[in-house]
Amino acid sequence: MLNDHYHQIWQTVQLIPKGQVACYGQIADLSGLPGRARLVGKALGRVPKEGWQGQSVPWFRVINSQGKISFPPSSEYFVKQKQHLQDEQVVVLGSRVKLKDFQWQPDLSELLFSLKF
DNA sequence: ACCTTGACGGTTC
DNA sequence: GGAACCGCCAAGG
Repeated sequence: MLNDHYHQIWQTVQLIPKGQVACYGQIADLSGLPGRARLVGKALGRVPKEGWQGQSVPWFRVINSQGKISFPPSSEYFVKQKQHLQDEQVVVLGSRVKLKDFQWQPDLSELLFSLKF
């Protein structure tokens, strides 16, 4: 199908726990698409607003490898993303989140659970 | 088939 | 930190 990659990406994003964040490249890697961070950005831009497979896709938990929100600070989406993160106790200073404190570190059982060969 | 566009990333200065 | 540069590659025109 056309959107295999998007589906895989959305699914991985749904695994990010509340109160934590992941970066685009990290999601790409976990989705079996190493080196394709930009594709993750595209996929997130096409997330169905109503959710996917019965669940919402927490697009706002994905930020860039610099630990920053990737929207222009004045944009509508920037404000939305920051608000969502703060609502779940993630500290956002300006556009920055301390990855050291909030980056998702998936454990082995989570990874195994998500694999479907 | 060619060109441009991304919610990017690593390297380097 | 931050900016410039280059690599990446699916989608859409």
